[in-house]
Amino acid sequence: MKYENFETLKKNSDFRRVYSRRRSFANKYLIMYVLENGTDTVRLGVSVSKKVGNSIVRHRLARLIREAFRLNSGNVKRGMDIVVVARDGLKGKSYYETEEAMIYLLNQHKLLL
RNA sequence: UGAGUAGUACAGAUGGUCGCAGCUGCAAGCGCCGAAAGGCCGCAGUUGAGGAAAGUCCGGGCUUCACAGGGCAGGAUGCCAGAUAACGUCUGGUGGAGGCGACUCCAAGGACAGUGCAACAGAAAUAUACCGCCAGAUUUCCGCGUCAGGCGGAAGGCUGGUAAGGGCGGAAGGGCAGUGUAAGAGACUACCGCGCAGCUGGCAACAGCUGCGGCACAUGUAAACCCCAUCCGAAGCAAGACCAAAUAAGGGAGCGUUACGGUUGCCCGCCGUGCUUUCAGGUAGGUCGCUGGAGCCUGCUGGCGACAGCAGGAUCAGAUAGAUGAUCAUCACGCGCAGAUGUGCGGACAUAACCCGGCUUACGGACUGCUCAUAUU
RNA sequence: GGAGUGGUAUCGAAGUGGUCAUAACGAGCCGCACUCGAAAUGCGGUUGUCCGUUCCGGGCACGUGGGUUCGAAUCCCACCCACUCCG
Repeated sequence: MKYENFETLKKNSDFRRVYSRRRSFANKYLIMYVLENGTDTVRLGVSVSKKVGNSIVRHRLARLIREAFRLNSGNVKRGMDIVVVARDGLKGKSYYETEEAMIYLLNQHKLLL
């Protein structure tokens, strides 16, 4: 998938590089890892564990996270790799609650312009 | 109205706005990414999950390998007939089981081919005599009686008969009634059951009738081995094909036709080729396969039916870390509150990954036929 | 996506049709001994859940639910969960 303002993380090694920096913030719904990637683009990786739910639930959560990021991506600092992990608490929550959690974590990382 | 039973279709709709993926059309520059193969960038139109997409339990198609052949294993199915590309599926029958009924369910070949197993209990488990019943001789005791022999009864062990009764067990050598007998026993008889033969009906499973066998081979287990009949080559789209690049989809050392690999699990046979040992670390690109199919809908014909044939019509998912989402409004549906209007909440299960036919499991409300019960007419 | 393996006390595991759950064996836990004290070692005991409940006795339990069998942890079928492998 290609979006106007950002790209996506694909490889397992990319995810591991971001995790290894351990720069993360979390709340009840999401965990966010961040790493500078040395470019001028933003790359998003979404991870939903199998423990959260079945395929329907996991796809739903991934789409909500992607949508929340997309609608705020214009304001995000460039040159970052961001991995967002969905937690169990996000299950059954609406778009607005997801977006609120996303913005809160982006602020914690001081990534919003 | 309630309870039940069989089945059918559906899986909210419409419209804005912002996004994602495929396809088609137009457009585009000596454009961008890349070592190359190849890919990307604009605009418009159009399309974009399911009945189970699930579990991966069966059956096919497709692909690669193996296809000279032989033997032994191994697996699956299992009443009969049919349907089908095929099936462990489906249809119609037969037999059995359950239900008042509509209707449902059944791994339903063979235990006279052979082998094994059957704990505990029980006397005995495929063969028996513990209690009991009966007979015989005998010992002791009692009674009667006698010149003597004897007669009757009781008890004990002994020998034999018995499978009716008791008891054990899931199962005890067909059942029940009678005759018979010392007591008994298919020893004999009727009926039922079983086996065999014949006839009738049916393609058949099987059913009905008649006769014969006195029952000897006859407990259960084949989801124990097995026998019989039928079927099965192996793996799977991460199959596989092509393209591109080589400091590495490997390197070093040693040995030399012994061996290794493939061929279904094994043996023979056959085919191919270097092989053995030791040792890292990281990288694995692109295109095709990829969706039009034993498919779907409607009608007619044949068939009880599964289904088949013919005619017409529609045909628009193909991602590759993986697209169908978000939000707003209106309407419809259900529930709650208020009660003409309104308002709030809610919509099950579950996401295609090469494609079909089934099975199984998860799950929402709606409708239709039929059955039973109750009430009313 | 596809191919496989396994579920038994708290843990690791044996048992593959009978009186087999005395749940072997090992670890763990508890107690005793040894020691100034501990560790190690040795000896003994305990194992889940429900019911009645003082000792103690009984039922249910081998992932779950059915079936075959007189009898199932074991054989058959369906489902659930965990783990491994693929180029």
